[in-house]
Amino acid sequence: MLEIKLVRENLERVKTAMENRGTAIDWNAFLKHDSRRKKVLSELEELRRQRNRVSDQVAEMKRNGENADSIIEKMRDVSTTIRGLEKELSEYEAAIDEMVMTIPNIPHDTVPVGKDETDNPVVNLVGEPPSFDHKPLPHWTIGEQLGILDFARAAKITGARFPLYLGAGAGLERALINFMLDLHTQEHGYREVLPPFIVNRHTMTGTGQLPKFEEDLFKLEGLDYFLIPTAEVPVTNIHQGEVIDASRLPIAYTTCTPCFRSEAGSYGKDTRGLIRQHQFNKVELVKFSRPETSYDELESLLDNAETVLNRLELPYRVITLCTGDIGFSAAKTYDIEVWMPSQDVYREISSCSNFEDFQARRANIRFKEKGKKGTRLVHTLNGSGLAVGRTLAALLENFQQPDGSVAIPKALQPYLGGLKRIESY
RNA sequence: GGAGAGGUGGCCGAGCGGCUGAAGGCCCCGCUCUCGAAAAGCGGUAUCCUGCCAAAAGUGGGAUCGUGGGUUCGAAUCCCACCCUCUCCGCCA
Repeated sequence: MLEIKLVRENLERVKTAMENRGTAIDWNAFLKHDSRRKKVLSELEELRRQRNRVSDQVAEMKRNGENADSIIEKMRDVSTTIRGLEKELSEYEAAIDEMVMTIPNIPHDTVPVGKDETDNPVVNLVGEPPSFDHKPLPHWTIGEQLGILDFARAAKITGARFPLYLGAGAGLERALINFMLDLHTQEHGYREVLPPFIVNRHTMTGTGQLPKFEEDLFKLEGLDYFLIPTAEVPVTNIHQGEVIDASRLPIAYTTCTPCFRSEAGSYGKDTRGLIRQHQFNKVELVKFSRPETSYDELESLLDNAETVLNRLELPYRVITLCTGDIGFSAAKTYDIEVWMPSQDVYREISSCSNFEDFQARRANIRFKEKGKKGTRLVHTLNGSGLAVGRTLAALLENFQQPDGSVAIPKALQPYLGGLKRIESY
């Protein structure tokens, strides 16, 4: 959520930002509601002032044992008028609120202007795509041949876009999770958490998934609860409504949770394999930072995520999302894309964003400095460190061997009991 | 699921329908004392909206005591609904 004052006072800047994003906003309606709200508010406040004065008078008279009936009678009408204006005001406020809640964040100055993903500049290219004598197989074929992935049975159990890992596949997923969490907690200074996987509407609104993107979520029937689409939601909301002591900042959390996405509107895309699933595991990095240092924190968060790929010896590149491709709540986002040999492309495996105070305003997360007056909103950041299913897919594809087995990178071997390659079951 | 207790500022906690934006304490800030610190004393210290002002400062007004309704000239205080926390009982991995 943007600050309404900022919108009002920097309308041209906000307009430009929204144009760069390709987001259409009905500014006229916004301004109309805003000016009406102001008018009603000042009328209302004048009447309330009157009422407060008279109430004091009544109190005074009653204390002196005088009769106040005539004034009370007069105030009855004023009270009715106040009630009417209050109703009108709350209607304007609701309308404005609804609009403000659907306005996305303003991209940071360093975010390149562009219309879609084709305009995202590559900022870093790491590692060499492996060369193969044969045409590299897609990970789903490798996984099925090795007997470690079984999409047909998963479909039988639930439906399309669900995974079933077996044997060394399940072990590999678990090894990746442990490897990533150990790396972030032991070397990068994150504190491990394990949050609820189901959250309420208020929490979903705090991080920006609601009200605009309800169709992307799985909702529990009969309850106002949702399955989390990312750990960002419950972990950022850990400090919802809190005032954090400035000396504790920055706060860094890591977690691994399943993520549930309806993938509405993605019919026909990535229909095979682990790339686009309704349920997948993701290790997440979340930070709460002072505004002054949040962009440094973004760089280090990105570096922490990249370290996972470096240790796993996977080739990847980093791109900056342009204004037309950046997410609703983010002010700046880097995507890390891993090399997928079977498709001959880089695929997103991590998204690292600074939300500045956009989420903090919605979720009311502030900090206070000793000796200073008032509270300020924190900046929130998060990034995948990494999407586990996609990492597993990338491993299978990049480390596939001519004999059909898959080699295990050194960093991961201790997590698999020393296993050096996965062979057919 | 049943019974009870409770949600008040950065934190703890008091609060009779009107003199309570809210006692008292802690934290923090300033001053006094001190070579300095501690202790002690004095003073200050919530947030948001809005008018005046170019702006800051200042000053005027309004709102805010879990959330939303209601009663009333007037609600932290009374009534209703919901949310959350705690205790006991039941069930249960």
